[in-house]
Formats: sequence, C-alpha cells, structure tokens
Amino acid sequence: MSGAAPDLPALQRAQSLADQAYQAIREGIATGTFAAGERVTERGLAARLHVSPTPVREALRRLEQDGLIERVSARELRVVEHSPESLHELLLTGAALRALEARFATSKLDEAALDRMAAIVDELGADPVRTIAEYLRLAREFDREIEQAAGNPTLRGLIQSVTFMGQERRMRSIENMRFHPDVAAHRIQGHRDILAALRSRDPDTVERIFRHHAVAGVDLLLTDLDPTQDADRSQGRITG
Amino acid sequence: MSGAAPDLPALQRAQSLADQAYQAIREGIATGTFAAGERVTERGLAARLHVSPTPVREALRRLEQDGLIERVSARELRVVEHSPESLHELLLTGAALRALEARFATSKLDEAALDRMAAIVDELGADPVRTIAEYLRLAREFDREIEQAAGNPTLRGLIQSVTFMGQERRMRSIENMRFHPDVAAHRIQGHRDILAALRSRDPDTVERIFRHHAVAGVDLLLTDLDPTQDADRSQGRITG
DNA sequence: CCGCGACAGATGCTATAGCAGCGTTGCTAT
DNA sequence: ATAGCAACGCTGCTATAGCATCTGTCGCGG
Repeated sequence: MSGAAPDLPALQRAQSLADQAYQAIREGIATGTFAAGERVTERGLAARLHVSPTPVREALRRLEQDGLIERVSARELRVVEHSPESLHELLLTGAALRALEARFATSKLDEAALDRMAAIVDELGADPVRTIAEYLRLAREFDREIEQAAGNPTLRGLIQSVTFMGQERRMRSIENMRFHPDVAAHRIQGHRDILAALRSRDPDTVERIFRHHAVAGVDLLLTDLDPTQDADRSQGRITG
Repeated sequence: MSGAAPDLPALQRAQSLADQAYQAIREGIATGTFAAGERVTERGLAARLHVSPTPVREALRRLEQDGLIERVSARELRVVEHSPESLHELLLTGAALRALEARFATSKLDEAALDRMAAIVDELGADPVRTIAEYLRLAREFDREIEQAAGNPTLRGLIQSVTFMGQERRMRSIENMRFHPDVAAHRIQGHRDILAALRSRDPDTVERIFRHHAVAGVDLLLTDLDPTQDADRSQGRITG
C-alpha cells in the first residue's frame, strides 16, 4: 500500500441556479454570445436560461461588481465595452499583479517545483510551433506552480477577476499566435528568463523580470489585435 | 465671474434597499456591530433592517464575493475572521497595490498636485502630535492626489476591496497611535520620502519607496496590535 | 443511563406577483 | 404637418409564499 487514502476534495453540492446563471452569463460574455455593449435584461436572460428572474438578478449584480456588466442608466444594464485604453490599463494591472504573485512565490518554491517548471520550459522550447492548446496548457501549468507556491488567495482572487475581463480578446489574440511563431518564441524566452530569476531567489529580480515579460506580452497582444496602432506605448508604461 | 459653473456630480437617485443593506452590513462589520466569526442569517438581518429577505440576500452574496462574509457550510453564513497570517497577507497585498498605483501616478502628477502634497506634508510635520482624525484626513488627502493622478479605476477598485477587509483592526490600531507619537513620526517621514520619490519622476523609485513605507506601516500596525508577536516578519516579506 | 429516531423549527433558495418609474408610440389638436 | 399629451408596455426592485434540506431536540426504547 502506498499509505492512507488521501483526502478527496469534498463533492460540491449542486450549485444554486444563481451560481449557474452567474457562470453561464460570464461564459457567454467571454465567448461572445453576449457582445460587448449589448443590453441585457433580467427577464430576457431568465427566459433564455429557463429560470425565474430572481437568480438571474443575483448573477447580474455580481457581474456588475466584477466589472463585466455596467448600468448605463437606472434601468439599463449592458455588457461592459472596454476602450483600448481601459483594456490596456486592465492588462497592465493584471501583469503587475501576477508579477507580485511571482514575488510572493520566490522564497517558497522548492527545488521539486523549480524542476517541474524547468521541464515545462524544456518542453516548450523543444518544438516552438506546437498547437495553441498545447502551449496554453503548459503555460497554465507553469503559472500554477507559481500560484500554489505564492499561496495568497486574496491576490489570486484579484488576478482572476482582472484577467477575466480581457479574456475574450485575449483568447482571440492567442489564436492568432498560430500565425506568429516569433511571438510564441518571445513568450517561451520569457518563461525561461522567469525561471532563471526564480532560481536566483531574489524577489526584486523575479518581480522585475516577470513584470517585464508580462508587459511585453500585453503589448504584443494589443498590437497584434490592432496592427494600425502605434507600437510606442510609453504612455502610462509600467516598466521603467 | 470666474467662468461658467462647473458640472456638479449628478445626484444619485435614492439607492435601492439592496445597496443600502450592503452598505449597512459592511459598515456593521467594520465598526464591530457584527463581530468576526458571528453568524448572520438572511431573515435575521432582514428583521433588523426592517426589509424583506430579498435585498438582504443580494447584499450578502455581494459581501461574500468581497470576502467579508463566508459560507462555512451550505446553510451557514459567517462574518469572515482573519487569521493573523491572512490579515498580514491582506495588508501586504494592499500595500503592494497602492505602491503600484503610485507608480502609475508618477508620470501623471503635475506640479500643482506635487505642491499640494508638499503642503500636506508640511502641515503634518509642523505638529506631529495632532489628533488622529486630523492625521487621517491629511493622509487621505495625500493619497487622493495619487489616486486621481493614477486614474486607474480597476486598480482602485481592487485597493478598495482589499483595504476594507482589514479596516476594523486597522482603525483600532490607528487609535492606538495616540499613544505612540514615534509611529506617527515614522509615517510622516514616509510621506516625505514618497513625495521626494515622486519629484524624482522615476517610477521604479516611487514604487519601491512607497512599498517600503507601506510595508513598514503594516508591520508597525500588527506589532502594535499584538505586542507579544515576534517583530521578525521576514517570512513572506514583500520587500527584498 | 445511553442511544437512536422522529418531529419541529430554522435557513437558504426559487418562483411569482405587484409596484413605481421611464420610454415609446400613437393619437389628437392646433 | 407638427407639436404635445396620454396610455401602454418594459424594466428593475421588493415583498411574500412555498419548497427542500439541515439541525437540534425531545421522547421512546433498550
């Protein structure tokens, strides 16, 4: 026997309709089912979800607090539409938050975790032109190591909240990466640098390097999305 | 005449009961009307607030999302009780967020704003042993300059959310400052240093200095609250 | 005296109904 | 034809009632 059976995560009771509505609408916003700027109503959504307006209302209020829904007037709710500036600000803030999380993780990552991350980086570097899904999976695994080591649920919640707001455009842009292998190479180099910084055990370096690459990723993302835009984003720049 | 009448902020229509309940409960948590760890129920609060359970329910869900209320079981809601560790983590995260906001503000603060901040610092330095309320008012004014210059509502929202969670203990601790003039002196010196950093126009310096003082403030706060605790907080330290 | 089971109260969740405010539409009067 | 007004409908908000589930207690049996 390999020891006592480990604790399994407690089975979640079936979520409430309000929770399901929350996730469904959130998902709908992320996937584009609800376009940015589109008006939504309690009764309309309730009909589409085959529930009463009550749980829908709750979901909308939470989404409003999340910044995904806004009330343009007293009786008009709309899916938030981010201006290029606010989206930039959003992604920049997210980048800084994730860099901060990496800082928290610096002193707590053990050798085993660093080795796992090295394996991920190697796998990424072995064949830079893999599928997007594969890249995303590995990158997420890399981030998860940092997340777990940091062990700061408060910060994690903030990151989740911020990153989600730009998710739709982000995902579309990630798909474009298929046509920009140099972008992928850039990001992979970022992972390499971050890992090296973590190995140095210096929190300042970790946060600086992480932030640098995350911000560069944001710039790539936005210029990729909107090629007509000027590449110079020194305005409000987050890195020195 | 001194020009056309400026736009006044639009008068908010009377807030909904749900909003009022949200603020009332939030306030109750901050002021200690609802103790940390205390159980709350929809119907109980509804009776105390003289409204129906519906708006109270909504308020509770939002507070739950804020991290002020937690569900300990499927049918038991409690006011969140922060462990010393999680409180420390919370305040540290808040400190880093505010430092980040200061970074955003660095390039956007005009001379007039810097002069106003200098006046505040001078006023603080003139008589270090003023009342707590006076100190808080001035410090808030100082922060507001940074906040306005940064102009990052997303980040601002995160800061609001995080800072509020530790507010109750924070306020009690601030009251203790009355008996610790050296703490006040320390903080005032912090404001001086931050202002000097802002004048240097170097974002890295600004963020570093701001974070340094904010973290020091957190340490003072916690050791002040719990004198038995070891002063060495290098564990999870946010500054190099 | 201890244990187990049933009943009653409490609690969160959902549906429904009705209210008040606002916008729109269509009609009417000039 | 156009301007004004009135009625209708849409929308968010609140209250209430009922349901399902859990908890705590009381009583009965061993």
